[in-house]
Amino acid sequence: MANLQPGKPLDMAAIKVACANCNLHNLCLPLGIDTRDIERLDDIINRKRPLARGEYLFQAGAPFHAIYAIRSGSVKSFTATEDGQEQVTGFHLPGELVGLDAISSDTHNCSARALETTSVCEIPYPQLEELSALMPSLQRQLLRVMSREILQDEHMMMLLGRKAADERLAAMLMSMSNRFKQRGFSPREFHLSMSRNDIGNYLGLAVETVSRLFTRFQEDGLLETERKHVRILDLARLSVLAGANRISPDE
Amino acid sequence: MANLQPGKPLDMAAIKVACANCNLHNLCLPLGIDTRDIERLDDIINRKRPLARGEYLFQAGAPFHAIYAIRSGSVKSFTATEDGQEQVTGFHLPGELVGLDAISSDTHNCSARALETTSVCEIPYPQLEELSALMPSLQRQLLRVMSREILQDEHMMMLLGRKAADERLAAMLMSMSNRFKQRGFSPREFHLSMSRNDIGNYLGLAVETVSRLFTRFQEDGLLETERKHVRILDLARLSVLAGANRISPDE
DNA sequence: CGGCTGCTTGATTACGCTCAAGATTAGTGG
DNA sequence: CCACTAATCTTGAGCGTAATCAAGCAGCCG
Repeated sequence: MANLQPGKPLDMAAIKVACANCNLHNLCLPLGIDTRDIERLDDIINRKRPLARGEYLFQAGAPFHAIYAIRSGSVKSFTATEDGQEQVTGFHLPGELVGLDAISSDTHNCSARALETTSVCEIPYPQLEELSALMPSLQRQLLRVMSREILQDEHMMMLLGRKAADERLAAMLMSMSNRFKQRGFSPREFHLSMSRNDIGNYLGLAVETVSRLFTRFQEDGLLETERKHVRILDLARLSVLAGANRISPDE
Repeated sequence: MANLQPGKPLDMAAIKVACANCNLHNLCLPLGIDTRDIERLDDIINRKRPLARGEYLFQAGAPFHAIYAIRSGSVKSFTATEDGQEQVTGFHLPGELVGLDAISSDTHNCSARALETTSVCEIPYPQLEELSALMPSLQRQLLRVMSREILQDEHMMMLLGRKAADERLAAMLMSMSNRFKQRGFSPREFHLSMSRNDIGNYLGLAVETVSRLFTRFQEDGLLETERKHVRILDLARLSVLAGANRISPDE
């Protein structure tokens, strides 16, 4: 909570909050690492100036030298398809790591762009690798984070392969809801920083479909939207819809 | 080549080929690790008796204690959706690792089943973790393998989100072709060990659609099939189709 | 040989895309 | 501060692709 008091003006000193004091340390890489070791991790991390909406964190094709932890704000990552159009591969909230897919190829395969004013921690990869060889707990956590990413991607594959449009949007909203809750925000009311276009792209749907679904969800009393602000009225039903129920109709 | 001579009867001694002599070592975990270190890796690996077609390597829900490298044969991994139906998440060929998504949760989230007679190396995870803390090159390779997995999953997400049915099947066939080629087999002629059902499930398509597509590809002179045997006649055109060309029609 | 499973083919339906237009919001400069 | 433009979002109509439903066919086992 120390580093993000709404009233205060943006203060570069405040931004340089150490991992140990960061309210995200139980989501991010430092999870499960003891206090002394966190300081060593802290030493290799660069806090960068906040990114404005639309700024790139990195671009596809750029040489890979660091992964990034979101500190505040949000980021979308996306690749370009062979024919030039973009494919959104993920939205990232505070505490999440971006750029893990670049490790294998030494080159960024996707681009990452700030969806709003966003601050990040840059973690130089060679040094992270080195440090994790010395700190088993860090190595362990790094592998776990990557494994979780694989798990999430598999989940996403299932969503794209088997689910209907309404189930996809419901699942995406539930994912957001859960992630906001984890971060101490309301799971029922939040701000979606990405455009409808991005949502559609991410979910493999046309923008029009996303728009229609939001209207329908609203008519069904599932939620209320005001532009990018979402208030979920019936979390239980949305959760069921997100699960999978093309056979068993709810009510 | 030493460990898999077709004429010879199955010999348990032959199965115990060390990593150093394994013809897959430049695809698998030992890649980039020097000879002495490979022996240490070798010591923790268990070669298990071959699995018969349909046998489980592990099942979802089981406690996680090892990852597996495919030595010969092939495996499909799959999760169960909330409503009980299965979702194939991948097909794995010799040299590939299975079970990486279980690291984060200490539990297998997906099941893995042999698609044909298959032999695997079991790599106990606690010992792998320990060893990779001592061997930077192993740690490095492990992280790379996981990163590559993430990259592939992203590629798959794009396929499921943006591509038409024919493009999906073409992409899947190209993936198989490339992987067979990497392993020293013909990229134009191979055996698909999985059923049409599994292919459809994996690609997010109905079985009927897969079947129709195989017929159409054959009519178009792209390939020939005889049950599970596939012969690609026009690799170039298949590759283009796999790419993305809903706009620019080829001929 | 009969029963089984997996594959193929056909007919019909429907979900979501495309195209098109209008509405609302945000961004910009006078 | 308001007008103007550009971008984003919403809504509608029609169409196309792939799913579903329904048989028939081929390979494989006891």
